[in-house]
Amino acid sequence: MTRGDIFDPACPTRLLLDRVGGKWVAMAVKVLAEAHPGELGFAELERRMPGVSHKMLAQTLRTLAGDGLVMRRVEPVIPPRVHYRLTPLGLSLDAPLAVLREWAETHMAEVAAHRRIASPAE
Amino acid sequence: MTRGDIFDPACPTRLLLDRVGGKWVAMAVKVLAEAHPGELGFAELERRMPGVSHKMLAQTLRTLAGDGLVMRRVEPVIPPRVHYRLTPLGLSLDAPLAVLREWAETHMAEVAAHRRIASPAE
DNA sequence: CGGAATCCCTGCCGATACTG
DNA sequence: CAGTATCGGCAGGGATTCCG
Repeated sequence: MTRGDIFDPACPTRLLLDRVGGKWVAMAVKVLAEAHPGELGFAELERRMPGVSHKMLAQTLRTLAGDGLVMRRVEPVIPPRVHYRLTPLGLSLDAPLAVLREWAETHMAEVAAHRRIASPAE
Repeated sequence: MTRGDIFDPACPTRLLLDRVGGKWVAMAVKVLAEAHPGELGFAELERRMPGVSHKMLAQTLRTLAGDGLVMRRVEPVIPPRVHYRLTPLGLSLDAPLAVLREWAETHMAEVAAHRRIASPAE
């Protein structure tokens, strides 16, 4: 099966990129992976992800939890405290993302240089 | 530098995902990588990327060319024929994407299963 | 035939405000 | 403190049309 992947409407890579392409997903996975196997509270995550809005963090975590990539643990206290950690599945996703990070850090300057040549005036 | 990556506004990974996350970028890179070092005409690309619209293919290729990931060769004939091929830079991007594809093909079923459990009713 | 420009719609994401 | 609901701005991307 060489053409059964990206070309299907339900192509796995397409589906993955739709999720990982989200603005905060990659960052959340990285932060949680760095903390692994420890947990991080909501506020702690917010602190470690500068610029994320309250809403988007909650939404991102909810999606990731729904996908089985992160585990949610609720402490039934007042005020409520919720902790997040990567599942094994979520942790396994960090490797491919790390490869992507590595490529980006190595080559994005080159890409930026090309862009500058291609569109000098703007 | 451990925190200098995703957290910067100009974080390379963020920038990369903004591009690769585009609906047709990953597919185009894969198709061109499979054809490498051969070239593909516009029509040929359109054929190999089912579902892509005329406009989005042109736009995707223009962006990739502007980023220095693909090379454009125009045959000055009537009607005009344009051929595309990956640059070495673009070819190097295929490796990280291949890793992502591999992860997706291995684990996306698992992700889908979790989603089904998380939201059985819709 | 390749591609650029236009129109429109949809979904993401941010800000704000409210519940427990 | 954690989470949700609502609103609005904005960009991605699809269909169509016109130019070379």
